[in-house]
Amino acid sequence: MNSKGFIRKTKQRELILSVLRSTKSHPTADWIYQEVRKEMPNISLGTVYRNLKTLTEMGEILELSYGSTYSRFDGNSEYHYHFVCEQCGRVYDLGLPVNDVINGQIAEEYGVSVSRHRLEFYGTCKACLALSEEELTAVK
Amino acid sequence: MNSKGFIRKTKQRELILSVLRSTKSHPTADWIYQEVRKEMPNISLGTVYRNLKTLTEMGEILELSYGSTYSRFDGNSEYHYHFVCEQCGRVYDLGLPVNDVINGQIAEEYGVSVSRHRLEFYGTCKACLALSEEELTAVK
DNA sequence: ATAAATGCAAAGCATTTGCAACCAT
DNA sequence: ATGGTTGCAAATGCTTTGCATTTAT
Repeated sequence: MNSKGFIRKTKQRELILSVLRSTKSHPTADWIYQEVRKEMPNISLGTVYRNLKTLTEMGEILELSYGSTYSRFDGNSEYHYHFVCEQCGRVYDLGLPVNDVINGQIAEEYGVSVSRHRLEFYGTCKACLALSEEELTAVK
Repeated sequence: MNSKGFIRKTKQRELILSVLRSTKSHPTADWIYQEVRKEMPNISLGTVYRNLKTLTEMGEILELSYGSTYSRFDGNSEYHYHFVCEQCGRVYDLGLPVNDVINGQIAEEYGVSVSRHRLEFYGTCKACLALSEEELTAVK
């Protein structure tokens, strides 16, 4: 890719970025691939992966990893906290402000240098809570 | 494994657990495998993976995932925060208390149910900071 | 006796990579 | 023209799984 050189603008990367920017969900590489194919049927999965990596390095998007199976990507590159639904797997953005003061506290307490932190909450989302209520009602 | 049935005690699982309990590092499945082989040369990687999964489900250990490539395991099953060194990849336990109050706040604010959260700090650890200082000195 | 657990090897699956052709600068 | 980028397919690497055999209860 680009070890020291510059980065060219390509249709593929632009499309990938616009797809990612146009959704509030936090899609997987494959979802993005499927979506991008609708406009550019010949694009390859490898290109999607390469560009997601490039975009992440460029600071345009965020790569999220929950569990060890696959990554999700976030078109919003400003770090924020997430809520992960353990039932349906959906990932939601949280509005609460990122507490950066805490980084300094950790740095001081442990003699390390802290660049960032990540925080996620896990549980059941509104939609899934509603579903399980329905089920309860149905059983009644 | 055990869908509804009981769980048998096996030499393999006991050894895996004791290896994991005897280290403060947060080893990968493969590291554990190599370690366990020293005492039980015929054990298979599959067995290690199966038991790590079982032990996780039993609540005896913690499975950690940083990045999307592979899992690390923690012999300390009581949840705690971690510090991940971006230079050497080592994972350190943090002593600060887990703030469980915040779960309820998120639940209330977003109308979701929250079971847990995870928090990790990223940066450079003491050892790596010392190393880069050495390099600086050497260059001088 | 019986079903859980093991060892082995094959399969799975997300992601990466080598390479020739292509295209942005 | 130059070298970053792509499409394609093969390869990687961690993890899971099917199956015959072993072993704990």
